[in-house]
Parts: sequence; structure tokens; C-alpha cells
Amino acid sequence: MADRVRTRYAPSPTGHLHIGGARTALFSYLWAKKHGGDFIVRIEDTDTERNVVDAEEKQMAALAWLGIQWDESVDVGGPHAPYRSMERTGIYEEYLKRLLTSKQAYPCYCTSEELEQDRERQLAAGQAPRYIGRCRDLTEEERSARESEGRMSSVRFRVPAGRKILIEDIVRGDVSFETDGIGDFIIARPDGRPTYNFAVTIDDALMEITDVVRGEEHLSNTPRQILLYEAFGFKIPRFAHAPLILNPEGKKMSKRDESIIQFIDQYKELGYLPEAINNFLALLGWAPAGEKSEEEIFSLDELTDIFSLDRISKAPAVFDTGKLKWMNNHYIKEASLERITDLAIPHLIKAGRIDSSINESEKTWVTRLVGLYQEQMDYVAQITDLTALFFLEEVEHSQEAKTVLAEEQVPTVIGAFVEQVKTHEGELDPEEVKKLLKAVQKTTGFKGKQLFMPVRAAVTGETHGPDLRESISLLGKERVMTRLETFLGQ
RNA sequence: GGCCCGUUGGUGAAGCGGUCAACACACCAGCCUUUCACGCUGGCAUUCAGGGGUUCGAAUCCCCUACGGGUCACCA
Repeated sequence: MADRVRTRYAPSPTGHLHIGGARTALFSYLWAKKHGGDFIVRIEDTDTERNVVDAEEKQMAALAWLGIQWDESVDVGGPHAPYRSMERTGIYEEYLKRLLTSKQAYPCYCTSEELEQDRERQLAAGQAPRYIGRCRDLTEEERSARESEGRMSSVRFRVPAGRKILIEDIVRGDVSFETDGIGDFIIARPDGRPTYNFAVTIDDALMEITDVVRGEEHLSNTPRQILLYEAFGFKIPRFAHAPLILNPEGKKMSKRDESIIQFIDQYKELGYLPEAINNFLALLGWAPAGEKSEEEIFSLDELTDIFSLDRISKAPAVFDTGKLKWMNNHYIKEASLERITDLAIPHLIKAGRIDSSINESEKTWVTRLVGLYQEQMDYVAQITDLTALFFLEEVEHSQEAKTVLAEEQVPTVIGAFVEQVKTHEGELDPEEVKKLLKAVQKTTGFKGKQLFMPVRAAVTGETHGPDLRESISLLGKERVMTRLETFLGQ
């Protein structure tokens, strides 16, 4: 590996950062960083009709949130600027001219109607749909005739016949394609804008990309690009095609797939942590080697260390949402309570649970509340439902709670507890609650389940939940009293 | 339809010719706990899509079949 390793992630600005794109970016980034090389983000915006206004910015923000840092791109520039295809049209024109001059490319005057008919005919005849070569060998006269008709021309690359193109793929090994199976493909649209295969090849070559990492759907594009590399005498990079990501049902993901959340932004909003997403994505279609294969919790730095393209799997990877939740829960438990609280507060505000401007003591209260549930959250947005009972005026007793509250000793126990709370001076901190419960035990003689379950059921409406003393303390004297008295009054 | 690719338990997967096929998620059981959650312990593929070979020996190599997928765009 003589050259400095340079990889790139080249999205089109047509939407949000997708989990598949994020994984590709991650793999590319890890590989470059492992070798002390450069990671480039380049925007492939040649399909101007489909471009979406904020997409570029949003995708890069999502990448940054994940902690995937680029060395060269549209915002920070770099030695190969510009990094947006549509700002590189002059470059493409020059290379296009070369191909036209050498007759390796030719103008095509076919209309989309003609092309569509060809296609249908081939399909009907059970043939591979590909360009039939109508404009391949037009004479000068025929060309000018079409041009005087006012026909627009795109430019096609002349695919040589009878050749075998070998792709030495790091993931898949040697894969070969016959050029006879590839039709002459369009490299420039009538208005001169390059198509993907053309732009990506020139950009990768000029930007000195050494390793092209991308999804499997690009594998069959690769021979076309190799043809282009050859036509220009460019050095061919190494390729690594990562397997597709399937939804939890093992099916190909579609745009409107309800079974899976597909965009990084959405995970961020739900309160997934970037380190969990990275860790999970890294393991989607890749596994560490050797002794590390028994572990699965890895930081970005560790991943940078142990990642290797040749360990990428050839088989498609199923997106296991359960595993993602488990992993995120792991990182939530590991994170500081302050960090999780800061993430939780917006959710609580949005749900109308707390005010958008909270003071210090309220913040302390919220922190304690979040702390009560930190270890069981799969993602931070769950905090709203998890803490619901702390914001209710009155509780509704679950069926189990009703059963508990129907027990014989309950009026005695609750009555005694009410007495304790009523006569207690000052705040109810957990230690105080402990003492009060102890006192109830003394005066009533009930202890353990017979004591705690009725109190829990009456106060929270549930027979299970987090630490009772802390819960009562957080609920506060007033609300606890209201709930207990409401219960006794029934 | 042509060309490519893939197939290890419910899921992610290790395994690259030689013990009873790692590990993790999920699941089940037990322990811990006033309850839940967390945590801990144990269980969970007589078998590697199916069928043929090669070999003393195959999940690992070869062939065929089945199934799944990618692609054949003036989309990336």
C-alpha cells in the first residue's frame, strides 16, 4: 500500500442521511483513518431535478453528529476543490471532449420514446434491455441531418466488444463481467451535465481516491467505470462493495418501509446516542477478527484500530432493531446522568411535562427523575412514557394494583402511612421516606411485601416500578397525600 | 430474460480441511430485589439451504438444484 489511503463518501443531496449511507461513510472513514489517510465527502449533485434544498447540509450535519469527520469537503475545502459535482462541470467537459475526439464516445440522438420502445421490445423477446446502438456508427451527414431537425444529443461511451472486465474487489474477490453484456451507456446529458458513472470516475481519479467503498448495488456499475478509467489512463482504485442492509423481515428496504427507521436524523431525535449508532452500524456486515470477534462494544477509536475492509461480509445484513436498542441501552447506562438528562429535557418539554425554562431546583428534580429510569431506557424519548405517573394529578390503579389494594391489611397500612406523611416536617427526601415506612412497620406490624406493595400501588397505581423511596420523594408530599387520601376516601 | 452476488440457530455472527460449530441479541429457567428494571448463573444449531462429488477427514474445496438479492436509467 504505497499510496496514502484516501477514501470518500459521495452522496447525492436528495434526502436525509440513510442508515445505509451512514454505514458506507463509516466504513470509508474507518479505513482511511486506520491508515492515517484522508476521508473526503463529495457531493454528487448532477441530477439537478432531484436535488433537495437542505439535503446536503443536513446529511453533513448528521455525519458530524456521528463523529465522522472529513478532511476535505464542500465546507472545509481541500486540494481538489471544488467538492460539488455541479461546480466541476468545466472539468467534465474537458474529459468529455477527449473521448469524443478519440471516438471512444459519440453523440446519441435517440429520443426517450425510441429508447423506451427498444427496451420493451427486448424485454418482450426475453433479451437483456440495453442500448441497441442506433447512433453508434452514424456518418457525419446523418448527424448533421439529425441536428438540423433540432434533435438534442446526449453522449454515449462506446463499450468495446468481446472483452472481459475483471474487478478485484476486496470484499468479493475477483468478479468479472463481459463487455458484451453492457450496452453503450450515457455519460453526458444533452445539456452537458455528466451522469453518475462519468462524474464519479473522473472525480475519484482526480481526487486520488485509492479505495472506493460503497454498497453492493454499485457492483455492476463498476465495469463501466473501469472502462472509463482505462479510456483516460487513470489508475484504477481498489473497490470494496459492502452487502445490502435488509429490514428486520429480511426483505429489501423500501422508501416507505414501516418496519424500520431509516434515517440518522430520526435516531438522533429519538434519543439514540451516536456511539451506539456507529457501533451498531459497524457490525452490520462486518465483524472483527481474532480475539476481538468475541466482543461487540467498540468505540470509534477502537473501530479505527481493528476495522478492515476484507472482513466485510458478502452476505446481506439484516437490520436487527432489538439489537440496536440493546446497544443503545448499553451506552445510555454508560453515559453520565447529566448528558442523558440534557437529552431527556426536550422530550419532557415537548410532552408538556415540564416548562421550557426550568430553574436550578427543577433541573435537579428532573435529573433525579431521569436517574430513576436511566438504566432501562432503550432510547431517551421513552422518558416521557416512563415517567408519566409523576405528572398525573390522580393515578389510575392497574388491575394488579387493585388486587393488592384489596388485601386486608391495606387500610391499616395506608392509614398509618398517611399519618406519618402528614405529621412529617419539611421535604420528603428518600432517607426520610425510609424512616416513615419504618415507623409504619412499627405501628402496624406489617412489613415486606405487605407493607411496600400497598404503598406502591396506592401512590403509583402500579405494582412495579423504580425505587419506591426515591419515587415518593420525587412525587413530593402534596401529591403523595392527595393520592393516598383519594384512595382511602374511595 | 442476460450478467453478477449471496445462503451457518428467531437475529447479528465466529469459523478459511481435523476436539462435543465461538460470542452476542432475543427467548426460557433460576438467583438477586419490597416490585419492575439492572445484574448474575444456566439452558437454547446431533448441525452449517438441499443433493452429489474430492478427501483418511468438509460448515470449510468442486459441481448441480432451490431460494433470496443486485443490475441491465439522460438515479445515484
